[in-house]
Amino acid sequence: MALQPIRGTRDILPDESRRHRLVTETARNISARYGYAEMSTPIMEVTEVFKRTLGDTTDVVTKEMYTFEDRSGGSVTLRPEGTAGVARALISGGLSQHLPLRYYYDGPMFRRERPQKGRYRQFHQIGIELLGEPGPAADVEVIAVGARILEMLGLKDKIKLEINSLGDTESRSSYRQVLVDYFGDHKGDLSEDSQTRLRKNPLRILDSKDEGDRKIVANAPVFSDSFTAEAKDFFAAVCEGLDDIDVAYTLNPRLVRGFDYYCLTAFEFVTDQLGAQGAVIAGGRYDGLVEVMGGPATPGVGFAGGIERMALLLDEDPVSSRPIAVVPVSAAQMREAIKLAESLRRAGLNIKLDLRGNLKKRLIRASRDNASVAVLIGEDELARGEATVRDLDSGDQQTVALDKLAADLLRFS
RNA sequence: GCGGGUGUAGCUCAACGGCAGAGCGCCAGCUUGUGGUGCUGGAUGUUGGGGGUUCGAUUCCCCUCACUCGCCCCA
Repeated sequence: MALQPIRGTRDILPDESRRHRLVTETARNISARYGYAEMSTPIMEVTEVFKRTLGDTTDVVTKEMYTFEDRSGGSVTLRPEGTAGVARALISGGLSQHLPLRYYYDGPMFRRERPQKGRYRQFHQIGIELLGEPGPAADVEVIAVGARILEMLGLKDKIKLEINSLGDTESRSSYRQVLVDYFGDHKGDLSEDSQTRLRKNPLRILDSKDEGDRKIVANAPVFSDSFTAEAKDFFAAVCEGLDDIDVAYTLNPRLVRGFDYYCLTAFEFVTDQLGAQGAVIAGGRYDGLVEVMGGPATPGVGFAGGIERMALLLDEDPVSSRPIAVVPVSAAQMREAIKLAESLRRAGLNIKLDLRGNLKKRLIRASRDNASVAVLIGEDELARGEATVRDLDSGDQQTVALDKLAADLLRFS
């Protein structure tokens, strides 16, 4: 059997690559407008980095990480997400001296899940992190960046924003207890999945798709009942801030986050067009994270977005720039063609030069490559110090002096 | 990890258990200094892999791999 890529990994060929690039460039540019500077952390980290931060009971940590022993004996893990690495970098680099910090990143992440549409074992995320800002304005800013990226990508109509508050640490643990008590009373009626959730992550039951569960959930106590006054005010301020800058959202009291480090604001930009994979960009506040990793207590907010998911939602292929084909009429002009191509490239033009083939084949390839113009040089042209410039869309052609060629070709780019 | 569906040419897909096909694409010619449209001709398959039933398997059965949909989880 022919060699295949590892399950859940894929080759990203040029067409798809362009889509990915459009996503990352848009995200990077929009983030930069808000002051987020690009950084990147290693793809591998010491396993502890993820184990400590994501939560020992989450599926990602218990079943989905690519963890292996390094030759020196230490346990190493391919990153399943980006935030933990940034937090680790903050600590390792002593960056907390310079708070607040705004970072943008993109790159591959790895989770050993069952592949599905928009879900791969090696997938790619963009993300931003705002560290050292405790106030609700920070949450608003981060959400705005996400909203604006999606807008710029033309995805506004396909995606809606849902937000919720998980309460501060204090509210969260009291709510958790209230919830465990409530669901404990209905344990017999819960689905099998939810019974294990009750043990591992009771908040998740709120998000269950099981119909029976939903009935029980409908009457379950909600987060806000357990909020401290501070948590309540904080969430109100976030909502108000979003209203002020016209970021539309809906409240979803059942919105929960997967990783333990989240608190207060949680948000998801969701779509119904990717089957079971609804979340396109998701994030929230994670005030306890840096401290859990052994650093100074540092508030943080951020999000991660799935590049494949955004690329899948893009309506049309991003246009790629059209090359100009340099075409020697016969093999005798090949050396001149190489020299010409080189000088045009140095003038900033996008030149396609086939390394072999006759005139006919070269022109076929030129139109296949979507070239806008073919620059033909044959014996006659060279004798006069000219080239024939053929517009491949209209078929019109004219001769142009070689020393004016670069300037003339600009009208096609 | 659990459940369902699908694997046939480069791509999209046909073929009652009986000679593996079509469209697109590709190659060549019509056209020896001119592509895209047109016409003519041509090449291409271990039917995902392995095993079984059968005189005979692309077709039926089992295993396996991959893809896909849902669950779980998540971006």
